[in-house]
Amino acid sequence: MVKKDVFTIDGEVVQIIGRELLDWYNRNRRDLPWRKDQDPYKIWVSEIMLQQTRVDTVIPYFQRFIEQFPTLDDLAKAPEEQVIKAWEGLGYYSRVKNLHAAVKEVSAHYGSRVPDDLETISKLKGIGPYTAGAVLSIAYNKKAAAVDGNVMRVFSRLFALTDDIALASTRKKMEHIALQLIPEDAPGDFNQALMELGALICTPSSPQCLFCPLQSVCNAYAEGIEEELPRKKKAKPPKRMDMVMLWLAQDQRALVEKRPDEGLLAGMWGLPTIHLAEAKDPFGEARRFCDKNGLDVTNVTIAGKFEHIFSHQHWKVTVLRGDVKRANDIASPALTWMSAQQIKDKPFSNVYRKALQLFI
DNA sequence: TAATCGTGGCG
DNA sequence: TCGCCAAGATT
Repeated sequence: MVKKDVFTIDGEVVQIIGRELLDWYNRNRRDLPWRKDQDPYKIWVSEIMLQQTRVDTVIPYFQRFIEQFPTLDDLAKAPEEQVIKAWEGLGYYSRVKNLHAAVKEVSAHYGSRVPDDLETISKLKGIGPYTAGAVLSIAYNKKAAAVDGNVMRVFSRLFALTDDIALASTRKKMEHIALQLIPEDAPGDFNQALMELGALICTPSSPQCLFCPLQSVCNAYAEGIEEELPRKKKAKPPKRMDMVMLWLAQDQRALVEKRPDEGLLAGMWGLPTIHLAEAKDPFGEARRFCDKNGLDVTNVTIAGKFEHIFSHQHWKVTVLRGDVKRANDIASPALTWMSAQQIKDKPFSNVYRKALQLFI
C-alpha cells in the first residue's frame, strides 16, 4: 500500500489563520446586497450570478432579480423567458436555465426548502462543488469547503503551492486544505473571509501583502514569490470567426431568430446569423438564406461592422440590412417577426444588442 | 483532461 | 491596445 501524499497543516498555524482571518473579515467585510440576511435562496442566487462574474457587475442584477422574484417559489412559478430576460447581459446563460430548473425541483420535491446537505444539494442543476459548499456554509453554517478562484489563489500563496489551479485535481487538494482550516463555529464567515481576502488583498496582480492579516504565516511572501503564484496554464485565444447578421424588415417588423436550446447563447433571441466559411461572400450567403426561407428581399446593403469576443470565439460581424418585399412560408420554425417593442421585451444577448443599435 | 460557455474591466 | 481574468459547471 502506497502512502497517499496528503497536505497537512500545522495545528498552531491553523489557529492563527482562523483567528486572524475572521478578525480581519469582521473589520473589512463589504456590505453586499446578499449579505443582508441569511436566506438560502438569495445566497444561492448570488452564488450563481457571481460565477466568473465580478461583484460590481452582479450587484444591480441581483437587486433587480430579487425584487422581481423575492422568494424561491416566485422564481419557480415564473415563465422561463421572463427569468432569462432578468439575466440578459450577464452572460453564461445556462446558469439561469439551470437555476430555474433547480428551483422548480426544490419547490416541487423539497417543500421549497433549499437542501442543507452536500449530497442532496449537489444533485441540483448548476450546483457544483464550489456552489454547494458556499450555500451550505454561508446559509446553513455547515462545515463545507467552498473553493473558488480566490481561495485557490490565497492557498497557492499561503502555502507556496505550485499546482496548476486550472486542474480539477488541484481544486480537490485545496478543498482538503480548506476542511482543515475551517473553524467549527464559523464556516460561513471563514469561507467568505477567504474569498474577501482574495478579492481585496490577495489580488491576482499587485497583492497588498503589507495589509494582509496572514502575512506572518504566508510562505509566498516569505520567499518573495507572491507575484509568481498561483500557477495556471494559459488559455487558448478565442477562435476568429466571420459572421453575418441580417436585419430583414417588413412593415415595421424585423425577422428574428430563437437560438437553439444548446450551445452558445442557448435559448436567447438573436438576428438571423450566418457563420461565414473561408472566403465566402456575405451577400451571397445572405441571398442563400433568404431563398431558403422564401423571402423576397431587395436593397441589401452593409449596415455596419463590429467585433465581439466570447470566451472561445472572436466574432467579426458584418451586419446586412434588407427590405422584405414578400415573405412566403418561412422554412425555419425558429424564425419569427417582431416589432421594436417586442425586441426590447425579449431576451437578446449583448452581441445582438450591439447589432440592434444600428437600427433601434 | 480539455473544451465550452459571456461579458466588461483593467493594467 | 489587448491579453488576462472574475465567487464555476457541464460534458
